[in-house]
Amino acid sequence: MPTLKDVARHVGLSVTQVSRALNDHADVSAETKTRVRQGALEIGYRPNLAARTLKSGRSGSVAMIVPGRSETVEVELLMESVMGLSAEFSRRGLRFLLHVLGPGDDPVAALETLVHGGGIDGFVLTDPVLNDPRVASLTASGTPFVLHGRDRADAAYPFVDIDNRAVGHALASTLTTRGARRIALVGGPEDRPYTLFRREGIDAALATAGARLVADLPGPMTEARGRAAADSLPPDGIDGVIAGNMMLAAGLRAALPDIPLAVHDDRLFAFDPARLSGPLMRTEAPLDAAWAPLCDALVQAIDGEIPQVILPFQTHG
Amino acid sequence: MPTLKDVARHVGLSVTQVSRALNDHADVSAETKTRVRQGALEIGYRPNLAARTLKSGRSGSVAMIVPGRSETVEVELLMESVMGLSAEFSRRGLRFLLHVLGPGDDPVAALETLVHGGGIDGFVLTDPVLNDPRVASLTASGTPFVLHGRDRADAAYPFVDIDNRAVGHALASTLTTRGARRIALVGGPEDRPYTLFRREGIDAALATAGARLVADLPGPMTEARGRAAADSLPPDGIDGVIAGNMMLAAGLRAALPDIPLAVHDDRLFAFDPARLSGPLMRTEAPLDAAWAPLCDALVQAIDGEIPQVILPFQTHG
DNA sequence: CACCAAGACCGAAACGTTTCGGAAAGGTGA
DNA sequence: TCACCTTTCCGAAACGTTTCGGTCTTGGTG
Repeated sequence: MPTLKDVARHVGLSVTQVSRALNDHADVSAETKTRVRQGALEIGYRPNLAARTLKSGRSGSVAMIVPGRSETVEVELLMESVMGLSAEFSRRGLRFLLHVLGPGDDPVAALETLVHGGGIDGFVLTDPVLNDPRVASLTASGTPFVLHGRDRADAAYPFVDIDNRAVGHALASTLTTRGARRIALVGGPEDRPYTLFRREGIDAALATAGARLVADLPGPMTEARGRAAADSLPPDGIDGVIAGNMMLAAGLRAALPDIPLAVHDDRLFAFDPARLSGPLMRTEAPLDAAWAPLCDALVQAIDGEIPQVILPFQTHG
Repeated sequence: MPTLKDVARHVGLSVTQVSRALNDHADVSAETKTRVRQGALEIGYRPNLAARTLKSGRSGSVAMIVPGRSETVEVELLMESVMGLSAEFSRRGLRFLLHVLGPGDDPVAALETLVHGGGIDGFVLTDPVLNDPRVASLTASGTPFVLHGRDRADAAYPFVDIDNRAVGHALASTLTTRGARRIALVGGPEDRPYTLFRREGIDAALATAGARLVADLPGPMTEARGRAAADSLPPDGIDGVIAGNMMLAAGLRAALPDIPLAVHDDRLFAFDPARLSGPLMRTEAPLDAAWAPLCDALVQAIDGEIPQVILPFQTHG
């Protein structure tokens, strides 16, 4: 494997000049640059990533840490993001490192090992909890990262997210403008910030309209739970239901054929909204629209910026 | 980010001894070793991978290239392997690089770019086709790799696989020993070596027993296709069916409630065999038993060996 | 003609680790 | 006493790159 030294000998220059030529520095004559590049090509020079990383601190690799299989993890979402992100990073010539945690592993410890080990320029964080410890750790160590979502309302770090407060507001408003006053919410997991933010938007919209939230049932977003939730709703006088995603909505609709349904659609599952009968309003923000912005944001974060991207959502019905 | 030098200063030793202590070399007293390890822990030392790589020539990273989402890809399987392998490599302190191909990308080109760029010690290859071009490329460049499966009968490279010929033989034999003579095969994708190998085993077993294969329907292994295949079987006198996996078997059983079924179970889907009524025999080889052996095999391959692992399967019923 | 800036180049140090070739201290046998 | 181990330690070099600070030309300027 030829090194800079070999190239230098081959073109009759110093290692310094060869390095500077290949990196397109200013104080190398144009003629020398082409000569060096030509020579490097001739002997098949490939820069040694480890040496470059050791010296410069930049490796061209980014990483993501994901939990292993477990009850509480939505594997579909995980895989969708891994595939989407990896593809986008590959397209940009960056290397994508995937670290899957074992059953008892601490995400923060894994993060710190990877950070100090070097060779990783930045991290993609997904699925935050409130005041996420990973955010704290990376912020403390000054490591670039981008978060898919937000772990608090006043985030000061790079993130890509939708406006979940606005989503909640929109969902609640579509129900109240159609006359609903006693509304049930069957939302997502309790400890997720987006559940909280949507709830805030819902509360605001309901207060404005003089409507009431008569039930709030957070939990996992499966069709089965949608059906179960429908059964445990107070039987009297609910005139609108807000669902966290389409799977929940499908379950709810099966049990409550005629009730007005407002639902957020992340398009995670290939689920045709037309399959749902009855009155339906939905906000739509495809999750897979986030991968490219996330990559761009991470690149910017590595360059020292603090990109904060709010992706749009659409309303239907 | 403390370095070896910091640890050395902290415990009052030389960098050399600290390095040797942490790497468990012989000429360090046991007492010193514990003292050093303690000190390293105290100041939060983490080895710098880039430096280690530069010195040793080993990066501690392995890579896997997977196709992106498409019709022909079994996402469940892909996801299962990515998660399983990544977790196993993480456990061994190796870094797992995932490269997801874009729609039109050539796997071999991606492979060669990664190999040429350096910084990757070895590759995991999965889902081979016959005479897989990736195998040819890596063999030609002398890059270590391990294949999950085999791309030909006389493989001379590192692999982890089951004996699919024996699987086919076992499946066919269980049917013939129960008197079946006119047997249909609803197998896996036509271009997959394991489909071919199983077919060979089936043919051998049937020849010995004087039985006949009256239908051979290769194709994707879904429940829907199982049902469809049942309809297109010759209507007269089939007394046994061999299915490529449990999903196919489920589809077949729905259409043919009483026929003896022999099926290979890779446990890819959490599918309880008890759910299938009627006469059922199966060979069982859980796919997720392969991840750890694959990792071990790749490590050995990187060390210059040629591990060839045949994982066992069980027969039930 | 002295001076200086600009252009092109180079030596050497540094990044953090591993490892080679010793060296000091203490024990052993003669 | 001496030579000769063993045990435990250490200095320094090396891996391949980037970059700081310099040197040597050249040509223009007053």
